[in-house]
Amino acid sequence: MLRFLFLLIFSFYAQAIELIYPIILKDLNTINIQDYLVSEKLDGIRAYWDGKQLLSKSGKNLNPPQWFIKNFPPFALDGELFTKQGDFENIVSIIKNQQDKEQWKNITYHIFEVPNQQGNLIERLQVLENFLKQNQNLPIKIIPQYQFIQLESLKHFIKEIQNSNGEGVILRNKLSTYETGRKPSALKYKFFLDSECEIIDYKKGRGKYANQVGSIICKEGDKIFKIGSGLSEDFRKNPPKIGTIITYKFYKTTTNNLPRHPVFLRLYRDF
DNA sequence: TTCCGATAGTGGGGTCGCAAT
DNA sequence: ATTGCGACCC
DNA sequence: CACTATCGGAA
Repeated sequence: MLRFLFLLIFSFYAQAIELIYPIILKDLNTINIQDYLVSEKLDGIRAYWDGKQLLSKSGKNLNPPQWFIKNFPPFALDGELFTKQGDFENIVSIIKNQQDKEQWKNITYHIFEVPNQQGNLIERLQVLENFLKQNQNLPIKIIPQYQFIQLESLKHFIKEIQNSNGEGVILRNKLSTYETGRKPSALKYKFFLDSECEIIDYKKGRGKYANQVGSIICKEGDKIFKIGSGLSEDFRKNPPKIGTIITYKFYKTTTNNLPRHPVFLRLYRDF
């Protein structure tokens, strides 16, 4: 009975999963690309199949409809719930909506890792490929992994993904096993753009930034949005005056045409 | 000595669900 | 019916 | 998600 209560409590307070988090790669020239396999980074929702449940990064049950996970493998999978490029907000809506689960028919579970298996990445993915041959018509796909010998070929591949409205690429260590490769085995390379906006106000910060700048309220044309990342401690204490033009970067635009993941870069200089 | 990796603590847009209005 | 907020996703 | 600021150990 005590054991039952113990399990009940711990199933209620879900814990974060031990996942491989890709490290941001800023410069392709700093690595040996022959050590890696490259794949498109799909902009969906990370999902970990533990053999019984589909869990989010923070360990929450994503509550897929029963038919979606029917005949899923008894072993673990790691991947992305995804529909198509540029559809992120709709994907979140589908997964979070607890009433209408029918839209899950548009979701595919794109796998980039098969945890707890022996061998290198290709060998681990092969385990799933063998399973899928015996169990067809599942909403599971293996994300293609490509090898590049020449940097120029990789850059061309990245350019194609960028042109097709992709989010970026992931580079995974070709040789490392699942256990030994947990540390720096995955790199991410994402696309972003620069632009300028006018500081029209500041929002106060919280915690250690109380009574300092929490974020910049910025205006660009008729768009107004906030920038709270990329600010130094000095900037937060001594911000420039209202009306200053700044340069910021962002990774995509939302359906409201606002910047996603906006980051302050520098004061604008009009040379 | 310098540099890398991990951690703590800030911040964004957008969605859902629920309480308050 | 609308608004605001926390807790998630990224 | 992106980032800044720290810190300790690796390089």
